[in-house]
Amino acid sequence: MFKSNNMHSFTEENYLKTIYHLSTTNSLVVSTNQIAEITNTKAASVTDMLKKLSDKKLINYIRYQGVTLTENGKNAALNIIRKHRLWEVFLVEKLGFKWDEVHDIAEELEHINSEMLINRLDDFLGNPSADPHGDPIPDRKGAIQQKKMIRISEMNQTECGIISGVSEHSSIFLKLLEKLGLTLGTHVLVREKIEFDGSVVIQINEQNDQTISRELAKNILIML
Amino acid sequence: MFKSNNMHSFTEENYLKTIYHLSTTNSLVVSTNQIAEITNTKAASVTDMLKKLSDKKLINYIRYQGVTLTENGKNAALNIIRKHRLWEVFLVEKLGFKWDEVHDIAEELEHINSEMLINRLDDFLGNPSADPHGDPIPDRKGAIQQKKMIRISEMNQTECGIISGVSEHSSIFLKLLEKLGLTLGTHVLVREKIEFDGSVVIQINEQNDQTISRELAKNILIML
DNA sequence: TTAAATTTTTAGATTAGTCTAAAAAAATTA
DNA sequence: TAATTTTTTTAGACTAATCTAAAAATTTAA
Repeated sequence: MFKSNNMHSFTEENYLKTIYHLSTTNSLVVSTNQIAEITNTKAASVTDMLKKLSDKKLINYIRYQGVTLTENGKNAALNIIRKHRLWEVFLVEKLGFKWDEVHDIAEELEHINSEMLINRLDDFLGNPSADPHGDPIPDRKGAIQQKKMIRISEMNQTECGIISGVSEHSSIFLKLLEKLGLTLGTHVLVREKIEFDGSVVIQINEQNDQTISRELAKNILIML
Repeated sequence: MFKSNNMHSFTEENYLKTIYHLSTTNSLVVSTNQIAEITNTKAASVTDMLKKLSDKKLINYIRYQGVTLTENGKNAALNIIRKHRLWEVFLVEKLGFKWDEVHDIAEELEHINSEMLINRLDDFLGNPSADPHGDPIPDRKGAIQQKKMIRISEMNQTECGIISGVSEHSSIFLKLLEKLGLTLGTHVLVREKIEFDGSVVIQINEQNDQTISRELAKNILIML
């Protein structure tokens, strides 16, 4: 009834996106089990899909070894990520959603297929360079400029910088940051690092001090 | 990998929408073949889906007789139509698309599932009452106010009114209307009806006269 | 009011994406 | 390096949505 023709299926797109994310955050070569965990499927299902993506020349797949994205696969993945992040900007900037509410909706919107749509949306939003969580938005050619950021947990005493990203996107985490006043753009100075449990005492916006757990400090990204 | 849970599938939604449209434009009871034609499938496939929709209590289905929508089915259909038309307004008003370019994209966007999203979009657009083709937009409760309009082909000589809708949505038709200056809001007065071929001489915006074919006149809707 | 034509349904098959259970390969450990 | 554990793949099956071919019901026409 409805055919996406030469495009990749919804499911194929999700696999490509997952492989991209895993290969940039973990090791370059991605394993079957890693994919199965993220996509909430079984390894056997992943193997089936890897064969299919390999046939389509979207991934380099060697049995028992793992996969990497081909140039085509990488472009496809970046395009989906571009769409996801632009829609997130739209939801927050134009429709007034909070930064912890947009992920699931963007997860659906990212599969809408129209280059014209996404480029016009990009212009409508003023060609933003990052989404509401600070993640960079690939441009229409797939170029992505990754800012160098470090986690609060990696900062030394007396160092300071601006909160510019997060490495965890769950609603529960983002809501907590909001409550603590640790949103993007906040100025942070490291007062003290507690050796015992890894928690960090930080000064927020050159005003009040606050102690945050290691778990929190690990997932907040700072631009120095 | 991705489950729409209690929602209806993409395909089920398209069937509901099709049945709604057929039952409002043609006879109240819709036949298997009518559905097959619109959805570009075979009658056998339609029968399978009708059984399924009937099991879900979305349609009243009697073998060999045809179908009508149940209350639930009608609400589901109206919700999809609401989404479709709101997205069309967004595409035209905010992203600068032409009225002949939006149908296919809205056809995808209408399946995005988030009540919050669509209600916020509605507000963002200023709660429009009609889409770019003049079709009324159901409100969040499914209420739809159908304006009484007549086709140019049904108007009498010397009658006049405002173009307020179209009954054909193909790009080729809409582009032609645009070229002829027959867009929504245009004032039309019937100068003469040519009996021989059904074409109509109309005056446009109280200025120039123009002859349009019966085919055209049949698909332009006027509010008197 | 039967015969013919049309419409609709059933039967059986196909494809994409998934699953479980078991086999095979690779990695770990003793 | 042989034994055990872990990871990955294969084999076989299931579901949703579709198809073709054939059967059944309904409508039309003679």
